Amino acid sequence: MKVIIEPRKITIFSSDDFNIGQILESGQAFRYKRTDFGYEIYSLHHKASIYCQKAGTTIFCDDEKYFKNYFDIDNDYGKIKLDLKGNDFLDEAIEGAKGVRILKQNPLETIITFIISANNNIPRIKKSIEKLCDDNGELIDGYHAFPTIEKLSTLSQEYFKSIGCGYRDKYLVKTIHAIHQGFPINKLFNLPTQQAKKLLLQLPGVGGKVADCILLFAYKKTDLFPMDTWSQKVYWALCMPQTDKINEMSNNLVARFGNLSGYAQQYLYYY
DNA sequence: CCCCAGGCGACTC
DNA sequence: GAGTCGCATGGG
Repeated sequence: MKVIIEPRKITIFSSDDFNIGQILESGQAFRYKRTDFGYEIYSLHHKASIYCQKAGTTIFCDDEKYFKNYFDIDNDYGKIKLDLKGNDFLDEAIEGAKGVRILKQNPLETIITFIISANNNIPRIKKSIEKLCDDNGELIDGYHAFPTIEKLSTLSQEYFKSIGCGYRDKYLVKTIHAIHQGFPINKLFNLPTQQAKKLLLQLPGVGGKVADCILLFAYKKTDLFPMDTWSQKVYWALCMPQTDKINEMSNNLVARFGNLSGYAQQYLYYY
């Protein structure tokens, strides 16, 4: 993938390994908007404007280093896709989702947004998060940052309900309190996947699925396979051992795909 | 009216 | 430890 990094600008020349629409619409991020030229993305306190053209994709942003990491630019997705080849259905999914990448998002933002995402629909998830930021995030150059943990810790259960979080309101208050009181969200980077997952499961509102998503989308752990209703439906097509238990399905998939499990899951999810 | 949504926690047994 | 069930709310 040919990429040029300049101050406040990243240029990605037309490539099979980068499709901004597929990246954003694969259910891993919620703070983005379509525009007539491409997309606008908000992440933590950063913003990027994405211009899509035939010759490639241009990213104008406030911090090119942040977004180089965010878009996982140094990772070779061509090799990942090659290594995943071998099953007809997965090959078909990869062909149809070849521009998907896994974003490297901020842990706090990912934890909060994926608690909101549980058993929820995407328009409503986006609306709640946008309101949360508009009401509580620092105003920077015409947009709002994701709120800091200090600001989040002042918000009430009633507030979270009022922005459409529903019954997840109490989970949010408790988890924010735990993080504010020192739950070590930054130490999880250095722990093995299953140890990090065990810690995340202590947070209210974080179950197996949400923990896997947080580990994959924020902590760069790829030896896991988040199981949702869609993944269960395609499990059979991957010629996997017969089982109807979600945990067993996930374990079988990780046994098969190893460190590429998270990528396989994301291609399949988009497809 | 129904069902579903990138499920979780509480409650059973 | 595994199997149910209620849950807020908006979209299709």
